[in-house]
Amino acid sequence: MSLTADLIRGHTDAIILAHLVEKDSYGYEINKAIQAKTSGDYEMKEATLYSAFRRLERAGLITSYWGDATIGARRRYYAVTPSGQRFYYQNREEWQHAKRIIDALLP
Amino acid sequence: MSLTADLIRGHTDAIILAHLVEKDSYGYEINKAIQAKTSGDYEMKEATLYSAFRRLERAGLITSYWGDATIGARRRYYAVTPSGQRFYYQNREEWQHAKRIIDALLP
DNA sequence: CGGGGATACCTTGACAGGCGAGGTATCTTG
DNA sequence: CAAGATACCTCGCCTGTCAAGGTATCCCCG
Repeated sequence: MSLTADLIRGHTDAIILAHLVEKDSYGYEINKAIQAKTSGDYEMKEATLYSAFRRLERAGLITSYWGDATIGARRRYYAVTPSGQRFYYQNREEWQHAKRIIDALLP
Repeated sequence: MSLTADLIRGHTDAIILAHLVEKDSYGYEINKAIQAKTSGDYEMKEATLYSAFRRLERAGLITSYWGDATIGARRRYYAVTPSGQRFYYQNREEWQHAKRIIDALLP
């Protein structure tokens, strides 16, 4: 278990949606992007990532489609739905809120 | 489930230790103090609180003793051990770290 | 005096999310 | 041809949260 594993628990969905709000993407790319954005400090485990995809799709927050697999391995692309977008912006606000709370409690 | 419940998941131990680092205390008081410090924005569920006590004590991060129960209901006081203190300070640093990571991922 | 609310503790069991471990298939490069 | 990158996926364990339920004491109000 990495240092930050438990602390980021609960933000998985928002982190994934943050990428999909910008553009449709697929698992492997999202994972690499997370590592890049955090300078390698954080890496989402694959199992976590894919179970999140299933959860989000089941909840109607994202949809998926197979990419053109003429070259390389096939890719399953994900796209945010309108309710997924709302969910994301709401989650971002909640993060700001939670941050204030925790900061108040860990002086 | 309150808005911020999932987001604070994983900080329970640190939040409790933060209070005990200042002074020995007991469950009910800690809970009230959390509510006060967050202006009522956050309240730890009792079951969560007490299961955290058990976990922390098992791990040797806190110890407990019964308070003088001549008046009122009996109180079980908790005190931080040296390793509990180290754990707390380490957790606080990890929180700063996690905060930076999440901020980077939720633009 | 009786009842409700505050104080104070505790346990059980269900549930959800993270993730280790394992698996598949393709492409590129030395 | 082997190794490593790309790309996907599942099973099942573990841990933490918490709804629900329980106990006992004290104080105040009508």
